[in-house]
Amino acid sequence: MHFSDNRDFEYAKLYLLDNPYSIDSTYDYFIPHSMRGEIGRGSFVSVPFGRSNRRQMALVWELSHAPEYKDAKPIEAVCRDRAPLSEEMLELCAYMKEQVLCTMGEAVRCAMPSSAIGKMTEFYYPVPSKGPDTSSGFSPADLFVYEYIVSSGGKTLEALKVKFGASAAMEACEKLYAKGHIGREMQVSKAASEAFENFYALATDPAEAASILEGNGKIKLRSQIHKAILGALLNSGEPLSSGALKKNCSAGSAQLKALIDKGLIKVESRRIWRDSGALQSTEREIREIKLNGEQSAARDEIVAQIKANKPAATLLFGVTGSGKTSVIISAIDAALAEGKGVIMLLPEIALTPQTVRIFGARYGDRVALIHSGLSSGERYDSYMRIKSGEADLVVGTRSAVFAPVHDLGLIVIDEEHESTYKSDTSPKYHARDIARFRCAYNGAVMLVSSATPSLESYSKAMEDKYKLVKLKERYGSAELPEVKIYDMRNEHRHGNTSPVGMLLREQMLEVAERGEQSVLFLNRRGYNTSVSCRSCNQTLTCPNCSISLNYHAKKGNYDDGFLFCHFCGFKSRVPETCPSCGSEHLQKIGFGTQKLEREIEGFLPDKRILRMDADSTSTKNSLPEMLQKFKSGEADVLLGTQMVTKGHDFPNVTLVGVLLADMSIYMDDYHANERTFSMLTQVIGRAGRSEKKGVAIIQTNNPDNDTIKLACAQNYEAFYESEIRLRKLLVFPPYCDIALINISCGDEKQAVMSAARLREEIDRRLLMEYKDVKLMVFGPFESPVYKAEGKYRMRIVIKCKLNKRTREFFSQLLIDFGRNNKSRAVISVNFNPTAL
DNA sequence: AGCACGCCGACT
DNA sequence: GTCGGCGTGCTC
Repeated sequence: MHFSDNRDFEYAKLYLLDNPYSIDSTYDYFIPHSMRGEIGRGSFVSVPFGRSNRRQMALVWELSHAPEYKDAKPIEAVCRDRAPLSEEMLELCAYMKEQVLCTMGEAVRCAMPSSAIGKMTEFYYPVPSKGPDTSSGFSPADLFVYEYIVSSGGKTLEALKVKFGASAAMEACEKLYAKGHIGREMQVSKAASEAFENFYALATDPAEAASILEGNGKIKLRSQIHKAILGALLNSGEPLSSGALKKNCSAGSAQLKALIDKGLIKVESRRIWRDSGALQSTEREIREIKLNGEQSAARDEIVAQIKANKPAATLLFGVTGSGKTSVIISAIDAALAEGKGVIMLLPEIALTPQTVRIFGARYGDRVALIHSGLSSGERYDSYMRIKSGEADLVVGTRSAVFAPVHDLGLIVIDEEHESTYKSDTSPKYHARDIARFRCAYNGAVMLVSSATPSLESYSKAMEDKYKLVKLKERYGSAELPEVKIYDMRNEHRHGNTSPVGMLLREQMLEVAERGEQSVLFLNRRGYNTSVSCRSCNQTLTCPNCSISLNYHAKKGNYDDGFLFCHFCGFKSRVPETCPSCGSEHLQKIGFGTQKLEREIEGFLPDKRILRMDADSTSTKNSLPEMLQKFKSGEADVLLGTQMVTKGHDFPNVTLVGVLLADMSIYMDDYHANERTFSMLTQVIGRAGRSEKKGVAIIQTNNPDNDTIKLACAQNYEAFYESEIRLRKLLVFPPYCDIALINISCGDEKQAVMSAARLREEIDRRLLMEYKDVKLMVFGPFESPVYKAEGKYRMRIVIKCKLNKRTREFFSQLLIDFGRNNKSRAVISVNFNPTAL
């Protein structure tokens, strides 16, 4: 990339990508003559920074003729192999920095795959010296590290860490470097980038090859594998990859080399596109999409918006089973036909190979996939295919909203209410906000779709900020299931301790009898939810976190299991005696999916049961395999956590059971009703996806709860009306914004003190320089999980209206706290978190 | 966040 | 006398 127009600029203002928030502003650097014309806004460079001039990667923000800072250092190197960031992405990054209070570096790393930026690593090399010995304070381990560096002529710290372990390698290098036995420099580690594969082709003419295969040629081949390779190449008529030859002819590198030596084949290295294979292997199949009247009306409205080339937003609100997906796909078709690029976002859970296959079959090579399962190389390839324009449809999870699609015309956010669209690690952005920015920039349409829209989106539709497109009819002959709310309190009164109530059990037996399938939903993993002591009443908790340990049984043996922390992953054996009082009366209580599985095995002994939760789907592809198994009728009951409720289409399911419908209602969070409603609506929608009439049984201890009743009636509008009134009354989003400040520290006292000091500081500023800012401050409190992964966590909750001024207030707070960080407490701000 | 500079206590 | 603890302050 060249910036010939920029040749006469002597200085650049740039952001350092690894600076902390408190010093994340632009810095002036001198551009050496040799680099002039190669540097422009959006370029990546490396610069010396700080007293020790350690090298850092930086993003050029703007060029200038005169520095504001006197002693500007020179830029060290330009990253010529990395394409500069586009103007759209630069503006998006600045927007993110302001919007979610992240650093420019964090924003930039969202906008391009991290592998494309590369990481700086230390490189250690030997220097002439007599070498260290144990008498000068070096351990034998240090000497090993030294020997290794000398014998290899130099190694990166990463490589040494792999060989000797992180702490040993770092310690040894530190000592060796300090004493001058080794030298140190910074290197940009080789980023994952292009992948190549060897392709083999015939080096002789086909007739010659054919006669050799018949045994009449100049060269005699005795090996069956040699013949197979030659035959395969002759048949295909075009070069074949080493992978393909390996698979089809069991060709090893020795055989291939032998044929090359004989002059029969030749090899070439070709650039290949990695992707998870899900797209390539699919047959092209373009099914015509049939839309009913309501659907085509919806489609027409969206298409009209796309053709208008103006920023717009639409909420596609359709009851479960109304065929939203068909409308979306036909809108995508229309956008692509207009020559525009499209991004389609899905919640993580919906991005199973089935979904991917549908898009692969329909759109073939134009699709690029982006999701968390990609390796960094795959991610880079997807990015490059989009950037080059080869792919103009991106299907992916949250992070795909940053895809550098050309001529962006449409961003679809399917299942818009899902909380996975909000990132809960820094930068804490919401995909919807990024989509809104990009649509505004590109004159594109944002299409959000849901059967249970978020209150924020539906209220925007009510205010005409989003166009509302409704689908009221269920598609085809599908009918809503009959919904029964079942009062579990009676069960307890009758001494039934089973999590499966009498009605549900009865129905399951009936359904099984008829050869139909049932789905059960219970949002708790493991076997028992806790272990408590009958003598002292203590519950066993995780040593790193302040939450109870769950009991997980090993496969097939319910008595052999372990304790497991769902927060940090801590694992231990079940102790014989209570750790606090020594009593032997430990009792496992509460039930999770494992116990439910056993329960059902008890009354449906000859039926096949599939349990689907984070434990049973941890291996790659086990989730889609399980779904496929269930769909094809290889199992009769599917039970599991959240993941059974999402979008899967099981025509033979006629019974759905919700085990603890009221669980989330007790949560101390203003989202609780909304989430309960959406969860119940979705799970009820799993029954009756075909002609067969379905039944849904909702077990609860709160049969009179309005949210549960409205969800059972699938009445979103009524739910919205009552919930939005409540939000207005109590002042919650969308009538205000919530800022959650987290203070976390390994030292409990410091965490508590820092939080208290921060509160005082907030109050002081609200009286002084931020007198005009109106906030309601609550706390500090202990976080719901007070101790997590060894850190104590405090929080301050603030209700406010987010605007430039309030954001500035929080930004300044972060900066000042970061600067005089006497304690080791870390603070972060999360605007409108998905969970309190 | 790093990292250097600087100012006090326990060792050869 | 020195080595090294970590408090303080800066980074173009």
